[in-house]
Amino acid sequence: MKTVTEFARRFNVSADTIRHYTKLGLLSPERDTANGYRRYGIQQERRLRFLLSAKRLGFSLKDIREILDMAASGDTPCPIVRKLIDQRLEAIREEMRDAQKLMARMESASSDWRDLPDRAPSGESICHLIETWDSANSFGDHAISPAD
Amino acid sequence: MKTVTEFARRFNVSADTIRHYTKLGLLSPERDTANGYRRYGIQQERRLRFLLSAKRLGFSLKDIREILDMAASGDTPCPIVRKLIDQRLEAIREEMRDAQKLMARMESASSDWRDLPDRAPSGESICHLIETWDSANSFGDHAISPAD
DNA sequence: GTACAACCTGGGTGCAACACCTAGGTCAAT
DNA sequence: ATTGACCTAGGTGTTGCACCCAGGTTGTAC
Repeated sequence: MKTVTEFARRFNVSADTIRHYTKLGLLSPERDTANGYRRYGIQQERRLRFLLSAKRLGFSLKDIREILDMAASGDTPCPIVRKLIDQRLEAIREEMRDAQKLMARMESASSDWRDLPDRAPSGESICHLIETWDSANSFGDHAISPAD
Repeated sequence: MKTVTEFARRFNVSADTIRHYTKLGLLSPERDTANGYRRYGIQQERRLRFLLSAKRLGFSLKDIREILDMAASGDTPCPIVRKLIDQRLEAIREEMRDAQKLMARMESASSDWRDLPDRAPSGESICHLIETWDSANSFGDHAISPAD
């Protein structure tokens, strides 16, 4: 039966993280009746090990709660686990695509700017680097530019 | 002089977003003395256009505030703009690396699981898919597993 | 004149996953 | 008795908005 800090150290996470998971109901330690301290036993080690594995696989705490709840009610969580991972996968793929595009924009801007001088702001312009980049890339009209 | 909704529509963002930017001080509309309504003129259009361009380049609202503040004080923001974009770029590159690794784990898990049956939870196991994946990938000991 | 839609206001909450801080109680060793 | 390291509950901050509330305003139609 370990206290928060001992338990946390064993799993290489912060005590705050353990308290957080506990507050969310993902861990349910016993309590020391004398002082109210949380006490984590072997069951909670299993739960935390599971939780960390699931996180490594991209499951959110909300996902994990859902899985834990199903398991607690005796049903097999496997079907939703399969579903959830495929959903996350799709979501991540899209995020990566967006991030790729963003990176490309940033790289092109950063490299274009190497040849441009600094310039003081004016009533017309705040930062000519950004403004020039924007119109050079045909996104000058934010009213019309399509989604991206 | 446009009201929030008109202004927002023109730039294809939500009125709430405009109010948000305004609350943060990134936009400073005049006020209709009669009813207190925000009124956005040409100066604010320029600011918003700049803001949206900067966002497209990966700058955070905090970054943008910094840039705007410098410009307001008459200094050229170009040096920090160059610095900030390179920092963001590095940060994004790292996020992408992490996301890549995560994707690889997820894909391998998802495909491994296609051959495995569903199984009911037990006292020992919550979801054997996840637990099996974890030990199969040598991360069973979360106490020792290095950062990732 | 009045009803109704569509607008406006400030201010509050919610999201994800914690990190950090506060104020005060506990515990073991010295 | 005093440290120092620990514990508790609870609140705040992070990012960029979206959404909701109660109540005031504006414009148009009947």
